[in-house]
Amino acid sequence: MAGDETTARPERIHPACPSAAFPFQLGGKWMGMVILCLADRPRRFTELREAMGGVTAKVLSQTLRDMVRDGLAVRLDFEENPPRVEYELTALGSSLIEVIDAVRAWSERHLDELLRARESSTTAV
Amino acid sequence: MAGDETTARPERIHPACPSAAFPFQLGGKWMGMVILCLADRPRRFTELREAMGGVTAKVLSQTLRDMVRDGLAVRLDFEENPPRVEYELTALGSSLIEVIDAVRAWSERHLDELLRARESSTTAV
DNA sequence: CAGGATCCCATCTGATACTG
DNA sequence: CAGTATCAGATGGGATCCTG
Repeated sequence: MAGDETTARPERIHPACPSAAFPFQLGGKWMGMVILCLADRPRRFTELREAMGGVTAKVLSQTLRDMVRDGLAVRLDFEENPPRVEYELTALGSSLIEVIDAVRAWSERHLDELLRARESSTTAV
Repeated sequence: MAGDETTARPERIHPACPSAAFPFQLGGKWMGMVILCLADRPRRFTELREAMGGVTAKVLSQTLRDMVRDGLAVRLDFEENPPRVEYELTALGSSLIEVIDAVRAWSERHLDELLRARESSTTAV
């Protein structure tokens, strides 16, 4: 996230991202990332899984159900076989992007300072 | 938080605050609230405890140690007897206030919509 | 493909008791 | 006053296996 100049390029979201260290969370470990992945267009379940790296099906499914319950996303079941389901942000869900961007802006400016402080603190002790 | 017009009035932060339902977290359950409590001036340990309602000494102490470790706050020990310790935000810690404000702004505009969606979803099921 | 069911583990939080 | 130590409970994330 920090260091990304685009708003929603899930291909660029991975565990090595420094903002993984940022003490910030929105509705569980993955919801923020899901919102960014869905920012530009609807995506399928497996598409989300692959874009987000390590998340298991169970956890992603739980995250998505929470988002649907809270009106942040809608679940589009095309009722095909094999199954085809897409998730899409609602207006409410999209409104969270600006909050996430505020965090990303903070990270770009200050996260390395936090990490340096943490490092010098642990080495000192 | 949501509904407060001031930035840092810890007296007005309590568990009944609707943003307690907001799926947003910064460094554990209490760190965001601590930052708001320290926004206007340094405060003593017990002063923080009382302003924040239910937090236990252990958890607040852990939160404050994390914040000091990450360079978000400094611990001022006056080495008196009885003990007197104050905590104060660093510039880095203060820089998080704008992030928190972004969340508060979101909450003021959208949180009730999320809560309504959640309610109608749980009653529907 | 899109999950659900189950189990396990780590972490977090709080309650309680104690201390310099 | 400002914590620490210890323990118990809840929660969350992940691994694995299974299914319509």
